[in-house]
Amino acid sequence: MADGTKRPARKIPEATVARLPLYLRSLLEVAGDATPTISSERLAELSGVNAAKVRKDLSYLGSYGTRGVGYDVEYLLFQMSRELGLTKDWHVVIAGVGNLGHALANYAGFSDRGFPVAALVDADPRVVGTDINGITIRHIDELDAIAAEHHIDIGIIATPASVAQDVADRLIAAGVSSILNFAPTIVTVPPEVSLRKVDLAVELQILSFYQQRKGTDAHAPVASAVVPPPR
Amino acid sequence: MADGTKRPARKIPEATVARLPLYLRSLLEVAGDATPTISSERLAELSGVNAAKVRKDLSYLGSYGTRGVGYDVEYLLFQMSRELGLTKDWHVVIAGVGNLGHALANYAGFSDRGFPVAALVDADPRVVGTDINGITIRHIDELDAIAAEHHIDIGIIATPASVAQDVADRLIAAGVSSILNFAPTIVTVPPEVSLRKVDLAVELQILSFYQQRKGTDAHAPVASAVVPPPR
DNA sequence: CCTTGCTTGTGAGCACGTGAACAAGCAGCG
DNA sequence: CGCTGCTTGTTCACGTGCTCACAAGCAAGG
Repeated sequence: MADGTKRPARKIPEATVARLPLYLRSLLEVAGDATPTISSERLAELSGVNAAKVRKDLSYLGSYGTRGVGYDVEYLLFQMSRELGLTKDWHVVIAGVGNLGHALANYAGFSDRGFPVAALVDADPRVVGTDINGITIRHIDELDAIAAEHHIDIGIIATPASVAQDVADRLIAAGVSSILNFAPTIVTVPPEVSLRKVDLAVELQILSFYQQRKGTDAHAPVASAVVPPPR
Repeated sequence: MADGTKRPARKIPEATVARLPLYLRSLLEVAGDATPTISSERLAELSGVNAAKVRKDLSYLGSYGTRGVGYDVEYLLFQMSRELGLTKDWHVVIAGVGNLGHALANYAGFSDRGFPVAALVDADPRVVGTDINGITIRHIDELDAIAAEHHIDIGIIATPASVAQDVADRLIAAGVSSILNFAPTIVTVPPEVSLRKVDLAVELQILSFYQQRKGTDAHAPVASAVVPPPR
């Protein structure tokens, strides 16, 4: 490993970063195939993106393709995994073991892709002490102790919205600097902490918007039924 | 159009549509408060967005504010709900009752926000016939019959990736034209069908990317001896 | 009725992301 | 050894989204 690889010092656009995992997934699908290379066109097809966009995205990682041939699947997989930081496991703690937290704790896709669940925490004394998938749920007050035992990289918030901010603060206090928030509320974090959010109901509402526009004028809303603006 | 209200014929930017549910959520939080109006600044703060962006977004819906005062919360709530198509319930079918599907079926947030779960389907004969939350799981082959009984607006795919495309095709064949895909794979649909996707592992990988860039050399607390200035 | 203070609505400039088009360059073959 | 076909990497033009800044406009108060 005596520095044969290039320095990835370039700043990669956010939109590109969001697509890298898609490429990775597609590459894994063709990893065992007969042909050891893949063209940008085929990779685009598998990932559901434009071919030009694929080439541009990959060029941010470096010139890893061969003109006239394509990209070597194995080599590209390696480079992309390295860029995404997937050469090591990232330990996850799930806060809140309700319906969603329970499902996430059982979800095999996390460990499979390098994100093993290291700990589960909750505030409800009725679930603290019980096991999920071989992991004992501990009380959220023990977060600092847990962080001292295992190194925790990522915190997942699967609590009710009302306590999401408090849980986020506790996670940060315990040294977690990447958070994925499933609670339907805004959580504010200091700038050095990465935060992403997923709101399931919001996704449905967006679908609802476009669905309504589709079936427009089928039974158009009567304008007179609309309440007048307040004074 | 001779009526008083404006036709919502304007094309609302996609980025704006994605933010409307956030505004809606914030408005619901302040709906009972003493002051019946809200300024763009406060709404921006609650939603985690820029104030100018809020005003521009809301202006796409129409001129529903009063200069010098702000927006009437109730009236804005009504208009936004109408625009998002939330004046009616949207019936949801969940395909795949594994870990995730099970959690989604139990998730109260869907019904609460106008997306009642009308049906559950799965292919595994061991779960078909069992109940979740008062809803009996039926076999996926019965989709057409189910669609004939209840009107199904939105389909949620919570199956393994290997069967996601097949399930999507069946949903579309049964008349569903909005789909939310949780399976970690690309699903292709005809242009008249709306599709959104949520991949939990992808979110973690994006966090992983930024986390790695943060601590370029440091995943060990060696730095604690040096005490790097937190920025 | 006029002035003052405050907040909306919008126009303009800028940054970012996208898509097409094309030159650069490699491999294979005659 | 040169030619041909194919695919990458990059440049350019365009559209979309974001931010700033400010005029327009309403309410309240004298």
